[in-house]
Amino acid sequence: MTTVLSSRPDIMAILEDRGYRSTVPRRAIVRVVEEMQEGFTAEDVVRRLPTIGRATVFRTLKLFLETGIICRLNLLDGAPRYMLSRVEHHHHTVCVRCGKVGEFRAATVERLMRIIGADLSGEIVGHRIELYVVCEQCIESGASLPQNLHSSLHLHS
Amino acid sequence: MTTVLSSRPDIMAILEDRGYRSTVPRRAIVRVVEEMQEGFTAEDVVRRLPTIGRATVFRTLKLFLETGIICRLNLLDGAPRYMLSRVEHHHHTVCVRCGKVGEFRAATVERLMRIIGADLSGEIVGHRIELYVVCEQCIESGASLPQNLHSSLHLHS
DNA sequence: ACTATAATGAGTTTGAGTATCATAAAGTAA
DNA sequence: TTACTTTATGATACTCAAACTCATTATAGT
Repeated sequence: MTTVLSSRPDIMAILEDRGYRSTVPRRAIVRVVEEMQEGFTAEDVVRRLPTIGRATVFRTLKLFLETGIICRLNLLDGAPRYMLSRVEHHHHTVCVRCGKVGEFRAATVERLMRIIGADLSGEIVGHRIELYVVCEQCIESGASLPQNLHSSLHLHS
Repeated sequence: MTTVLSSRPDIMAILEDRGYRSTVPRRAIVRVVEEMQEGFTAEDVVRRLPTIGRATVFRTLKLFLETGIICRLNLLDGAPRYMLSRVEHHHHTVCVRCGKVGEFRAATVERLMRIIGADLSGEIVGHRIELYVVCEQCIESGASLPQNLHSSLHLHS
């Protein structure tokens, strides 16, 4: 019941290395975040830990975010979702039908950044790329595209 | 006082073509949006038009968004910003120091999407790319990077 | 065990946006 | 112009995510 045989890094160890304390709420949140599906909300965590203060959950998620333990992405409408970070640098796909979150890696992205950076005044310090997709399952289930996929998303480009 | 010599498309005409009515509030919001700096908030518009109902401003911005007249981007912390769309497909840069929003175009981006799409199950229907930068002015003013630029942004990659 | 400090949680506040619904324009047609 | 149909508006209340405040509590280190 206490076995945790995971290839994942020990999140609490990372935090402690940075001088953060190992507390009961933080350990609980770590556990929940590890168990949670990709693309969970802060509210999901709050709901699963009713004894832990709302503020603490938000603070802790923010801490995880700053530490790179979790990452954040935005749904089409801007609604935030969280997921455990993989070690490797990656980006996310979001199915515009079912909301399922995936991830991808592309060396090309990094090259692209360098190319664009050369043309840009100022210095690139980071980037965020989100790909909106219709996932295989949704294609198979014959689902049509939702309305209001507005042009600012550069659809079908 | 009534001269509007702009190379911009006539926004109200676009809306009317789509069957939307030309109303006093909408015309006012069009004017404000055209005058506004890039990267304004909905609240900015509300403040500049105190006689126009809050709900109307939000409704109208949403309408503009769906029509592609304005586009939306997220600041580092996820806070939404709006800006007039250019006709051409482009993406945005956000200065992590001063918050200034810029834009860029890169043909490479489109090629990239095609490359990634080939490797991906499902179908790409849109994408969003935000580049976080320190703009030239901020570099010149010797400003240091803000803290909390967390790793989920893939900084310096 | 003691203590300095960091973390917590209850509650309040903000920011962004939505829902409701009665009232007020716009567009259309006579 | 008037009447009529429909769309749009605005006041208000509400929701949801997240931040802030601050008194209380837990933690790590001695």
